[in-house]
Amino acid sequence: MTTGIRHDEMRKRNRALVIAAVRRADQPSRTEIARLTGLSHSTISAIASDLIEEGIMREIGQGEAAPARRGRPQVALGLDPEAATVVCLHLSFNSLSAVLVDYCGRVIDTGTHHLSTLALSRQALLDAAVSAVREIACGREGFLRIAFAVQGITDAAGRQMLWSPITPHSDIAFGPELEAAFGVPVTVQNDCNMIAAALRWRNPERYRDNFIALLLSQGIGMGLMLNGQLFTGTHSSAGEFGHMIHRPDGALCRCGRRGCIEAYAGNYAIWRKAHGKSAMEKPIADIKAGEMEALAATARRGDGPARQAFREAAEAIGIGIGSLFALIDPAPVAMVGQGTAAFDILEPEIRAALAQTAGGQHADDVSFETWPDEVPFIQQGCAMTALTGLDWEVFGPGLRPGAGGRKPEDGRVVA
Amino acid sequence: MTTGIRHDEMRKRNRALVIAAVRRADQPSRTEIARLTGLSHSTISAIASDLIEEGIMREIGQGEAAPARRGRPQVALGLDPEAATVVCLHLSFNSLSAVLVDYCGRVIDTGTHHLSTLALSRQALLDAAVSAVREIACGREGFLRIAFAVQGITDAAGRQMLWSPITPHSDIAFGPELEAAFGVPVTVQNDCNMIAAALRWRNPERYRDNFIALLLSQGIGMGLMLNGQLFTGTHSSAGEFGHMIHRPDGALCRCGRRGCIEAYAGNYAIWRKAHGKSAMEKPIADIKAGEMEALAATARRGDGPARQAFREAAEAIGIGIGSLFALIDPAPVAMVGQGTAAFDILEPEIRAALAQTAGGQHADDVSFETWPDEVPFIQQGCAMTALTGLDWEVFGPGLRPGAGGRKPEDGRVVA
DNA sequence: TTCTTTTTTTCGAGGCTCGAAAAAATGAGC
DNA sequence: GCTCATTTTTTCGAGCCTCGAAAAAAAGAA
Repeated sequence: MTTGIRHDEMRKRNRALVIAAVRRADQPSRTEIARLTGLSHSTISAIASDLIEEGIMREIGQGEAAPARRGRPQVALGLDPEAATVVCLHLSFNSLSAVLVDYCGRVIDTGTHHLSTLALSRQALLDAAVSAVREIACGREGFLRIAFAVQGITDAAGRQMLWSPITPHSDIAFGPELEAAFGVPVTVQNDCNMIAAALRWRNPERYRDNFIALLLSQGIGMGLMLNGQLFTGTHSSAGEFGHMIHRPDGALCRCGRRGCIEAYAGNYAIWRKAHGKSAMEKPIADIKAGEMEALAATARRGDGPARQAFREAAEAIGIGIGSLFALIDPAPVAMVGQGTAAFDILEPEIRAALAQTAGGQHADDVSFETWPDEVPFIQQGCAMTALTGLDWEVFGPGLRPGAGGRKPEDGRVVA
Repeated sequence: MTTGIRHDEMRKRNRALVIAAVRRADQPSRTEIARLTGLSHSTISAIASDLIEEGIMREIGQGEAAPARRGRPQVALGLDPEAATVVCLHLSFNSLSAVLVDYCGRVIDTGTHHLSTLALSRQALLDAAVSAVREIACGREGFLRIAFAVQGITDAAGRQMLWSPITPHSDIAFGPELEAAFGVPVTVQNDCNMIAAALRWRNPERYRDNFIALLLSQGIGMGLMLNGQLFTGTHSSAGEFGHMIHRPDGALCRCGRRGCIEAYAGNYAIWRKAHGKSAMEKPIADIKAGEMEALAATARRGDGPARQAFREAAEAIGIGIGSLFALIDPAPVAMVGQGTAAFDILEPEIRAALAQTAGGQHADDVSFETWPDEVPFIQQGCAMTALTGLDWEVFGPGLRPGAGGRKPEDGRVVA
């Protein structure tokens, strides 16, 4: 907060706060909103009637579980699903999926396209994104946002994809391209960050201020929530857990460097090791889930190269988590993705490695949760990102006149 | 911002904002404050006259560099040095220093005590802190805060020291003890975090939102600024860069584990290696600066064990920075402390190691700044932490009546 | 039908920031 | 030395916003 608060801003923020409360809570009454926000009943009443009149919120009669108490019954409030729609895109290896979501977060329609991401030109990828949006939104009244999740590194501003294992091209400006095509704000974000956003949304009890989402699949991705905010770096989406160095001058990584965690724990690394190949052998782009499952089955049967491969993967992950914990303290970890299918093999070794690190002092206390399918998380993360963006940037401020206002100039105040 | 804004809060925050602007800028006029904060002249005028009346601010006549323009001359404003004083404590190996600072941040008095921290009992350490404060504040009107910097791990709440290499005792509750003794708020913080705070204060151009302060000395400490905020973990001060794993099952660290960065880059590690000792030999608590300087001189003369020791230290630091950059993106780095005396030897090797990592893609662009003496930074960081704490928590809110106000209850709104 | 209880709305009070205008304080020009 | 121009600071009324208290609304209980 480096800038002064003016009067209109107070209203805007309190409006946004009410919207956020309604989105979070399950059809709260005005009284409950007052309790959640700390604002007075009168204020909530005023803001609510504004929002209802503007078609952002609506009354939903008595809440389901009407407690049939005495007194005047509470009137449940909910966001108006027709207030807006948003489009979520998800680009991953050989696949591009689109989802249309209403203002309440309910899925209206979905569509998936298969394409050869490694072979497509830069322009073909951009075109594919545009036509996926066009197809899902076809004939429907205008959507207000696009949230685009990509498997790869994005820039911190959420404008483009900087690098991805799914295509040889870099710096693909999906943001500007889609904005030009549809005239709505677009955010481009790392898929793992969307997973983290979804986890927080689904289970704020467990995933609140500091937690880690690890995506175990061909590569190793991470979404990091610090102090309740998705962590991104100065330039990029950052959080490249998979490319922290596990063993200096170690195994060859997909990124071309050596010794990265991913070079031990990615699918290709496990496959390479289990098949007795050299650690310097060029990584394979895509190893099928079935093949990994077969390796896991072999490993479960007893010691051998497969078992050793998973052991090394677990060690890399465990030590990496330990180093991360040294930096940010132990925090809940969610493991997501196909790689979690072998988590029964990995877990003991991960814990053993973690226990050797400073961050893993209480390795037994660290709890892992696993989810084999990352796709629903990515989709929900995109949806909630786009919708809460609308809440705070569009419907909170509203479009009342006189919203100009001054901005403080350079040399901002540092607190 | 999970809670609604009420009217009085708006004033409080704008007041605090004005105070912050005056602290930041060099004796700004009301007009300049308006520009910096984005608030209107009328508001600044009103707030300024309040603050002056309350003895928090004062007019300082014309600013030094009076530009002698036409019009009514600006009236420079400054914080009233007599508005408050704060005490800064700094506990490190065998040393406890205290500084009394006025509300403008000027040092009023300093004092240093030598003590055998490794030998003292828990209570003796607590007593030493209390008497250091008593001595520095003796006879002077009451100070309003104590900021305590310790070499070691503190808890995230800033209440106590959890662990430190300077004493065998753990969980020493300096915060409660000092608060009980003096009845003022106390914050206990990691010394490296204070270094980071000071860097930001001294050079916000370079050290603004994301940067790293590394303390190279007996051990390796880090202060991490992320998104303009000092990073602390959920439980502890975190940021234990020195205990990230450099080589699994590697050299013995002071913390009892193996392969930590510190076990290669701390003074004891360099000394151990340079003297041809085993990497598993028990670390030495304190190696004198002169001895390290001698080792560096030997290393400068040519290849040999000393040179190799510095080389391994640099590699550990470089790869560690690379892993950190993979997580948070490249950021400015400040190296502080006695260990920087050998930075001429370390730098090329650090850059070489960094260049091999994913985070060090543009290793040549990364800039390092070195400062051999960490003490002034720690002191200034403490002072600014205590003073800005006063600004926002005491003088901003003020003590006008009716400040009660409601608080939102549980189930806070998640944005 | 009346009383009790709870939710929601209404209404006036009090605060805050803002813009415009006035006041203050100086240099420039003659 | 006086007046005018220029810039800073203060004053003042308008417009919002939130708040508390009271009123209104909407039910169950008796």
